[in-house]
Amino acid sequence: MSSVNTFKQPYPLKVACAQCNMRGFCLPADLNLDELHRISSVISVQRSIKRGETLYRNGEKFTNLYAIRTGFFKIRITSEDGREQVTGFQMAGEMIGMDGIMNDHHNCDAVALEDADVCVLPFHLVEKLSRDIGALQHHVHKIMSREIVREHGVMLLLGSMRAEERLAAFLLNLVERLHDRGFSKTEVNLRMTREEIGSYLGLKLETVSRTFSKFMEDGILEVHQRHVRIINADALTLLVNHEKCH
Amino acid sequence: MSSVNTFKQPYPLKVACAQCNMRGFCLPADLNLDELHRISSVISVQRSIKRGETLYRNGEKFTNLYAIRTGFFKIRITSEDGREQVTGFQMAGEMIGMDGIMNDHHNCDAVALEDADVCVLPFHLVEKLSRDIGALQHHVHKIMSREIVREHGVMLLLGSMRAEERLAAFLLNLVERLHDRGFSKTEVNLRMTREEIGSYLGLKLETVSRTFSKFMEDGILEVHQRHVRIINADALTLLVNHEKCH
DNA sequence: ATTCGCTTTTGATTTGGGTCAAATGCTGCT
DNA sequence: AGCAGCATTTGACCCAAATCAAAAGCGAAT
Repeated sequence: MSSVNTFKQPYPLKVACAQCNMRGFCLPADLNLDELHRISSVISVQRSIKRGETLYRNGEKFTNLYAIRTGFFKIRITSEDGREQVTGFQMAGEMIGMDGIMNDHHNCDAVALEDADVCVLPFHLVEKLSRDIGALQHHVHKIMSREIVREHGVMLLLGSMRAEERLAAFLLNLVERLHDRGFSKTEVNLRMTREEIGSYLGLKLETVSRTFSKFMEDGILEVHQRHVRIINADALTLLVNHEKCH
Repeated sequence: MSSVNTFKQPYPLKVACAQCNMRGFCLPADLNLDELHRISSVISVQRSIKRGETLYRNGEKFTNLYAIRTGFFKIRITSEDGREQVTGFQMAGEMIGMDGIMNDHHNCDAVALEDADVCVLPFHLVEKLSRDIGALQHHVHKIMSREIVREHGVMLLLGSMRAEERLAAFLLNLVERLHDRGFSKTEVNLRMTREEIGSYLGLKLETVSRTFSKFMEDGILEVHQRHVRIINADALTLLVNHEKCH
């Protein structure tokens, strides 16, 4: 729904990481109070993004990383000839924008799939502070490494899995991340369309829809529109882990 | 062919980055002599890897990044059920091992496709020195960002391109990187098998072979075994850039 | 030089997912 | 409430790439 902070947009809001319930996801665990305070002071503003709007776009100058406080984003790249590929779905507690460091410009779009609030981290300040606080430095490295590893996994999915396996892997990954944030392990309200899921998984929207239907027939899922209940998580896990029997 | 340094393996060899002809690829451009010297001192040893051997493996403790001095690697991940995916081919001047930062263990294999020499960069020293030398810090961030962006591109390839487009994109990317290193823009000696290319591109080896044959028929390539000559680079570019006409 | 491996090519056939099309269901707007 | 515009589902058909199979080429080892 709409953010209570929306009206504050023009007035940079000082945020206290110490009070933020997403802190465990954005920041290293082993910080003393002084360090926490200094890191907190780097986050000068929050930004609210309405559903459908972009946080940053391909070609824009890179200046900040963003920590998602609430909401849900898709990250997408577009090739010259208009091909579009969703490269990830990011939720509260996750960091986005690292793609821009490479050449000082973003080369993908971050689109809010629901109203969102993000913490704005000017990257030059992150670098400055990283030189003082070893734990922060290492944390930044870890976050980028995690993104590299995540993308390895997506490449495995796109390069070697069949449609059912891809959708199963997608759902399991999604509920796992939601569960880490205190949500149900068995129910999701998808924020994205079948087409966006398809783009992420390298499938057409009709195939995504058919595969959902197949999973319902098999008693693995209950699907009503974007609400998905996982009936048989083991079946999904088996699909992902056991290569097709020849 | 075989490295002249192989016999030196047991005797850590002090390397001088200042004299290294790959310096432009591994290190930031704007370093003074003192900084260059200090960075150079971090690289305590070189390692030689024979063709077919691994530099690091999934599950191994992470301690170092590696700068490839000579040779050619494939990076591959293997899922629990034995599915294998080549996530990249890396050549001289490129940095590998960043996947291990995330959880202190590597989660992919780096396999030499020809005899190789790498510079070993103990990561804790890289972090230590990064705190002193801003240019190095930013360089490390750039390298990781570049890897993230590269993988975005592979996801686009795997998620939305057809076989011919994938192979065309692969070849163009390969010769471009080789050209940056002073090699021909039109000739490549592939270091990898059709199966490895296929794994990287999400295709079966037969499809890779057939697509090479197709490109020969069309007068786009000359292919003899692993030697490829690009006759019509524009045709390859067109294939990649122009989405299939409906 | 010969043999054994592996790699590569090519052909025949199958199939999973794409494409095209139509109907139905939501949601937001006036 | 009713309408317009998406999103989703489902069906029929098609095609690009996978699969299965066999032959040929090449390289390393004896």
